[in-house]
Amino acid sequence: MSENRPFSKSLNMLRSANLRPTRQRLALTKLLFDGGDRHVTAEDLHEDAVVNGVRVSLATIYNTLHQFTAAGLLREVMVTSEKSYFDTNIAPHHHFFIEDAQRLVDIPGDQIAIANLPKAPEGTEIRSVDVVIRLAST
Amino acid sequence: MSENRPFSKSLNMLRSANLRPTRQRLALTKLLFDGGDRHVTAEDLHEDAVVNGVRVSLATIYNTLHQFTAAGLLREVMVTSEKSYFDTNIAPHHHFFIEDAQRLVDIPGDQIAIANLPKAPEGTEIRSVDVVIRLAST
DNA sequence: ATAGCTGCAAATGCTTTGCAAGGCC
DNA sequence: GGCCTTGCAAAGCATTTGCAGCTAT
Repeated sequence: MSENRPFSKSLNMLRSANLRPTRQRLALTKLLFDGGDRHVTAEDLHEDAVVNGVRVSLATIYNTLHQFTAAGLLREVMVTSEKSYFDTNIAPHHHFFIEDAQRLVDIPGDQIAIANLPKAPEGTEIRSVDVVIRLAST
Repeated sequence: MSENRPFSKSLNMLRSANLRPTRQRLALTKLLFDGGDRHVTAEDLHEDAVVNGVRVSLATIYNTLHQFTAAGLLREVMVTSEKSYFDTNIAPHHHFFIEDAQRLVDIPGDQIAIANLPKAPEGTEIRSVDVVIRLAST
């Protein structure tokens, strides 16, 4: 759409998250949120940046992913103890995890319903309900 | 019950899993499976062993946890990217994760039902369905 | 000007591995 | 005896941190 102002969307995201629109954050925002939902690891995003000529250190990638998560722009998904995955789709939904390829795929939020959701133990409240369906190729 | 043959149960578990009943494995089996369901990290189990006068190296703890998981005696639960948790309850069930205390609690298997379970994508099959309800103290 | 960011390299923390010594069958 | 296990220490990885230099406002 706005090919002439390619960073305006990213700019707005950062501003409303109260994060300074630095060169790195603008570029990463663009990589993350332009074009469909993504599930990236820090390493993924770093490579993506390098390939696209964006100079960012891995440390900044980690910082940025966590800042974005804290700001509600990203959501961290726990599926492996090896790496952290960050999901650009923050709407409530669940995941398929393709074990062979170590790849995450969204399941639309309304495609799963949980019956008999147990109530949280005394003194606690539910922060999130995460469903992961692990898949193996046949 | 069988106070006079305290290791017979552990012995049988190991034999049927085709694992040599070494001193370490017998002791760890006893620690893990005597008395209720447990959710342990490698470090937890190691401390538990040390406290109980069982001499085992951390490396052996890791090896053992993975061997037991491969043998179907344990199940690994993914909740944090920081540590791996192993669950002695291998029956189908789900979990509460108390974030403040970093503690896992079982939700009985029949206490949650999932409606509209999506079918696995072409060429894959469902290996497991894991529900984690994250809790925060109020 | 200055508070906030970034990059690098070093440090951390969990987990794995290599290999010699020891234990089960 | 032979093969599986163990233990230790070193290595491996993903992630975090400290700090000097840079940048947005």
